[in-house]
Amino acid sequence: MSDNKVRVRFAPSPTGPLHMGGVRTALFNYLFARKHGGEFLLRIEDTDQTRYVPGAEDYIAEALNWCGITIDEGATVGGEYGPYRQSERKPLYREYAEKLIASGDAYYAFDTAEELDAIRNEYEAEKKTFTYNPDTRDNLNNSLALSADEVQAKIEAGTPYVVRFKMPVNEELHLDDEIRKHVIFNTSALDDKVLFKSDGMPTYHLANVVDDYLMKISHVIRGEEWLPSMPLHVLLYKKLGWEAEMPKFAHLPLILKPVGKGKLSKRDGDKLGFPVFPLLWTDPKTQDISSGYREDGYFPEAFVNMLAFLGWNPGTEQEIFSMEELSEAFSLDRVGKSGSKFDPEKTKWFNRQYLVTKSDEEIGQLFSKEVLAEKGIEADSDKVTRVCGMVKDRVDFISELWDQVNFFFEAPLEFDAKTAKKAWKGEAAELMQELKTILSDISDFSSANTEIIVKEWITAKEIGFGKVMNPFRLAMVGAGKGPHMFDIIELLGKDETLSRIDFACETL
RNA sequence: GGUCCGUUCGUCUAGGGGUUAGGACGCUAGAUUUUCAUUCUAGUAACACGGGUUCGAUUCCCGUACGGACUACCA
Repeated sequence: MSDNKVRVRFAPSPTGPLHMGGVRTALFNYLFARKHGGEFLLRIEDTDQTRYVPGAEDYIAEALNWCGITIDEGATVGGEYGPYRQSERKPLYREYAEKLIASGDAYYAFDTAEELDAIRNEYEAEKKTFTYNPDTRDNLNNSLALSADEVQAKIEAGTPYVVRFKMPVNEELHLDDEIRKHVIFNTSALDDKVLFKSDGMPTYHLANVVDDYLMKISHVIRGEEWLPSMPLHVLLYKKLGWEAEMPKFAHLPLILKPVGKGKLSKRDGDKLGFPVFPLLWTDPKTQDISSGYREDGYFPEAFVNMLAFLGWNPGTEQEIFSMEELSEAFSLDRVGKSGSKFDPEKTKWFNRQYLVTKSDEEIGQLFSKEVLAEKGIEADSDKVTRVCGMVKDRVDFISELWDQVNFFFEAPLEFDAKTAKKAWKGEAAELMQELKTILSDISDFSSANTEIIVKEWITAKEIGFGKVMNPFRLAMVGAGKGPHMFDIIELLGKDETLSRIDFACETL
């Protein structure tokens, strides 16, 4: 770090939809930047053209945007360290590969992919694993084994080559990770990684280090899958002469399957019925659709809150955190070391917490837009607000509201058989007709007023409340559910209430 | 196979040499709501195992087991 400014980056590959684990990595980077008054960059690592998927980059940007993760600098917004797409930075990398060759820390290798595959197969047949390293490189087709003239001739002849890192022999590397603390690697167990491919593109390792250096990244916060390549990256900083500017590293634990073994995959979501992606994604090739949290009705705040608690916790008993609060509370020290199994149930619970705190008006508007409009129902917004307010603490999602309030918009055409069997028996029909008479005489149809009058009547008749209220509810709702009866009929209005009683008596 | 990382209730986790090992989700029960749900209250349930170190280890060390990542001209 040339100065102490915190600069972090999220560096996904545009190879498909962004997985929720990726979103969490982005989130932690973002929170870290906010916490320290730093900058959050988005860099697109598209050095592998063969895996490029159209639309993936837009998806990433849209997903982050939906989550409220704002990008200070990067592919979609620009900035002074651009371009932020590695494919657009292509001319930049060769120089560094050559610098490494000049210093003797890297070399040309002419082995073709096929040759290497063949060797790997031979090793495998003997139950051994082939690694391109100090033990094998002298017998392979590279500038370490060949004479200078031969190498020169091959290059001039245009023979394709890659540039490999010359891994030092038997050096013990003591590395520091912000989360895992002290980690030791011996270079003898490492291999000569390809830094520069024959297509003229750098590999992840080179591009990553070069770009982090050039973009003045202060902290590399990424998934645990990168921990094994941390020694290579550290070595690269050293050999390139950038040790003083080397960022600090933090490797995040993985998100695991809810049940069984292994890391969370798309299949788990399909099988268990929850999304693993933030947004709906349609595969451009196969047209396969993957569900998304947004389309499944999750609030971005809830999704983010849930994600933040996967591997991190504030050390207090507070669980509901706004993005502001997360930015304030976040610290790498409180990120755990072990992988977390994902719990879709808890995610629903988070959603519910946010749903309940929203105003009736807001919920009403969402419900109108997302559910009523879909069904072609037009309703007075005041009524929708009141209806939603009555039942909002019964659901986890806006979409579940319909089951709770449908009878406000459509009179029941049939009646729940189980409830009917229990509630509609004996003199139910007669009682309902009597009730209808009582109700029809009431001019002030407010909940409070109807309640007093009906209760007086029931008390005078000396029968159980259930004898009246249960069939009454069945007639109004069509089932044994719903809010306070008298609130329901106030909203339904007198005419509708009376006609529903008639319909129930005719039908049941 | 090799290298590295990890291991507290079913799950997410707090804690940390002496605690009734705390919270949350889930589940169960009771209360309330003369419906259903909510809500409230209670209950359920954990330091992977074996050796050390120590007066004392769930906590520190070492092993074992188990889990995970990596081991491509992919990121």
